[in-house]
Amino acid sequence: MSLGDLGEKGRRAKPERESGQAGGNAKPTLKTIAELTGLAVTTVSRALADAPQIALETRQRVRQVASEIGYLPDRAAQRLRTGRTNVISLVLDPHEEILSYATSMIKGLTEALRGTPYHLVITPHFSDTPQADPVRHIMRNRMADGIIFTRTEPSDERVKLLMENNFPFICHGRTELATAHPYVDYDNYGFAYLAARKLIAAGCRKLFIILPPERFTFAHHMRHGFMTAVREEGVAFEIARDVTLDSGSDDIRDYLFRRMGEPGRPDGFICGGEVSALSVMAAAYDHHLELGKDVRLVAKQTSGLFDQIRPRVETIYEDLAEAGLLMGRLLLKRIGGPQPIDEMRVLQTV
Amino acid sequence: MSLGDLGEKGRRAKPERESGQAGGNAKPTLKTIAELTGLAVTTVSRALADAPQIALETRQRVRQVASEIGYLPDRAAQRLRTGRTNVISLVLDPHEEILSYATSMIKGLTEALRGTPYHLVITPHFSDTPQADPVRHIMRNRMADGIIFTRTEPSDERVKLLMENNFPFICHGRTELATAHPYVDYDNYGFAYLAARKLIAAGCRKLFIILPPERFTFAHHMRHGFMTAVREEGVAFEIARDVTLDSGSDDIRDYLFRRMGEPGRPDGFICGGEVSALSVMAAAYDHHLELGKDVRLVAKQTSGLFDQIRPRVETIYEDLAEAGLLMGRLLLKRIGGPQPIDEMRVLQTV
DNA sequence: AGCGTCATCTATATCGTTACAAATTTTTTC
DNA sequence: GAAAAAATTTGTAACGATATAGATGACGCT
Repeated sequence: MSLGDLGEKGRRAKPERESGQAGGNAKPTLKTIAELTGLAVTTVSRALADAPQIALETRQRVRQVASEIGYLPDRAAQRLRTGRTNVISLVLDPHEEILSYATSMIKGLTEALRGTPYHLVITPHFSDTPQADPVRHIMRNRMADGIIFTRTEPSDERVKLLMENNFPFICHGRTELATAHPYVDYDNYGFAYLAARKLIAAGCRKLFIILPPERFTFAHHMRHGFMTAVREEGVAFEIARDVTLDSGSDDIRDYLFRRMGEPGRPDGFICGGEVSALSVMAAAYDHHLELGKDVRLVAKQTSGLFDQIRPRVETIYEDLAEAGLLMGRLLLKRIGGPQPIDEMRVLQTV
Repeated sequence: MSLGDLGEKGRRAKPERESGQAGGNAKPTLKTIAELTGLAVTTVSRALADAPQIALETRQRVRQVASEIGYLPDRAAQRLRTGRTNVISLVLDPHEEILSYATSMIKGLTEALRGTPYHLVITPHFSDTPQADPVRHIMRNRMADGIIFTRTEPSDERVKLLMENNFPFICHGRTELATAHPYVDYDNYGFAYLAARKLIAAGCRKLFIILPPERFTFAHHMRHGFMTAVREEGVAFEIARDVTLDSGSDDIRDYLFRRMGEPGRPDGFICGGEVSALSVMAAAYDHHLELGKDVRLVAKQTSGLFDQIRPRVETIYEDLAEAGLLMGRLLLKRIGGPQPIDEMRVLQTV
C-alpha cells in the first residue's frame, strides 16, 4: 500500500485541489467527511466529539464514514486550536546510569499511555544546564500537557515552578515543601531500614551504606532508615564519604576496594543501585573476601539482573515499571480533571 | 517567575484581546514582534528565516526584538503550516530487555538531536500488534519527520513500507533487500568470529553460541561469523536450540544449566547479550564449574556492567551510544537533504 | 395566525505560521 | 527627468481543527 510520496514535501506536493473524491489517497480531513456526508465541517467535528446536540443518527453516520475512510484528526491542528499538545514530557538526564534506571519507568509509562492520545517525549536535561530549564521551557512553549521527572529534591525548584503555574506534573520522589503536590515515591526509608535489619539479623557487626547524593530527598530517607536500624540495634556503621550511588561504578569499586583494605572493615553493605552493588561485590572479590561469609550485601533490585548474579545476593525489590504506570495514570487524571487532584503514593518495600 | 496560569485552560484563559503591550506575560508571537517593530507579520517571519530579500538591517532589528521578548515560534502552528513535525520517532517494543538495549542508543540520539529543533518521541510497538503498524501509523498521520527502529529483518516490512513512501528513516541492522537504504549496524559477523577465535586460542575444544531469534538479520551474521571460525579451526560446536538472546534470562540459565549437566559439555560460550551472559555464568556457577578454567565465556558488552563482574569475563564492545549518535546524525541529514542520501555504516568490532 | 421552544445544524472567526503574488519604495539607466 | 530594474516590504489565503453565536425547521400553544 503506497500512501503517496510522503518524503520530501509531504502532501503539499500534490496540486490536486479539486475537493472531490479524486484519488482515495489524499489525507482525509473533516472536510472530506463533510463532503461525503453532505454535512458542514462543524457538524462533523461536533459529531465526532459526540456532542449531545447532534442527532444520534447523524453521529453514527459520521462515525461510520470516518472509520471507513480511516480519518484521524490532525494533531497539529488540534493542538494549535485547543492549546492541548497530547504530549507527556519525561525529563531526564541522558546519562547511562539514570537512563537505565528510567528504563522500567518508561515501560510503565508507555503502558499507561497506551490507548490514550498521548505521546511520550523524552526531554533531555543535560547536566551542564540549570535543572529547571527544561521544565521552564516546556511550560513557556507549551511543549507538553504534563511533565514527569525524577530524582526530586527537598526544596525542588521544578516542583515550585510547576506549582506556581498550576501546570500538571508528577515526580518520582518527594519534596519537603509545605504545599502538597502529587508524587509517586518508593519507601526508601523502609528499604534501608529493612536492609540493615537483615544484615544485622545475619550477624553483621558493622554496616556500610552508599547513599544517593545528598541533594535528593530519597538520600535523606535512606539515611534515616539506615540510622534508625543501626541505632535500634546499637551496631557500628559507616556511611560512604567520597562516593555516592551516582558515582561511576569504577570509582565506587575502587573506593570500596580501598576501604576494605583498611582497618575496621565493615561486614555488611547496603547498596541502593544495581550496577553499584556489583561494584561492591567486585571490590570484595578482588580482596578474596567471600560474599555471604566474610561480607554480606543487600542490594536494591530494579530489574531481573540479580536473579542471574552468583553468589546469590539478598535484594529488596523496587518496581519501577509499576511506579511508571502509576505516574502515568495519575498524571492523566490530573490533566483531565479540572480541579487539582493531589495524589501522593508511596510504593512500599515488600 | 510566574508565567500565568498555564494549567487548565492555557492562554485561552486570558480575555485580554487588546493587542497592545498590556502585560509582558502574554505569549509572544510574530504579531507581537510585528507591532513592536512596525513591520508586517510576513516580514518578521521572513526576517527570522534569514531570507535574503529582507534588508540586513531589518533582519537584525527583528532578531534583536525577538530575543528581547523571548520569542519562540509555536511548534503547532509551524507544523500545521509546513507539515514538518520536528519529531523523530524511535519505535521500540517496551520490554525491559529491548529497552535496556536501547538505553545507550537513546543517549546517543538525544546527543545528536541536541541543539536541533527535533524532539525524540518514544513510539511503543507492543508485540501483540503487527510489526509495521506503528510505522504505517506514523507515516499516515505524519506523526514524525523521521523514524528510527531496531532489530531489522532480512526482508523487513517496515523498510519496504518506508522506502515505498520515500519516508526518511534509519534502522539499526541491515536487510537483504535489493534496494539500498540507510542503516547503521554493528559487525556481528566480526563479533562472533572474533569471539570464537579468542575461545579457540584459549584452548577451547567445543564452542557454544546463543543466537538472536532467527528472524533478525544480525542472527544470520552472527551465525555466519561463528561458523566461519569453527570451520577454519575445525573445532566442535553447538548452537543453542531452545533459547535465543530474547529468551528470558531465567530460561537461558535453566537451559544452560541442563546442557552443562549433559554429556559432551561445551567449554567455550559466546553470548551476544549482557544479562544473558550473566545467565551463562550463573549456570556454570551452579554446576561448580570454574569460569576461565572449566569453561570460558566471551560476551558482548554494551555498557559498563561487565567492568564490575567477577571473575573477569572477556568481552567485545559494541558502542550503542555511538550507534545512536550516528543514526541521529544520518537521519537528520536525510531529512534535511532533498535528495535521498543512502548512507550505510557498519560499526566494526574492536 | 402568531409566537415561543426545542432540536438540529451551520457560518464565521480564530489559533500562529508560512507560501505566493502583488505592492511599494529605492536605485539604476538612458 | 521619466521609465525600467532592483530591492524591499506587504496583504491575502491557506494549513485543519474547534468555540461561539447564529440559523433553520418542526412542533405545540394560545
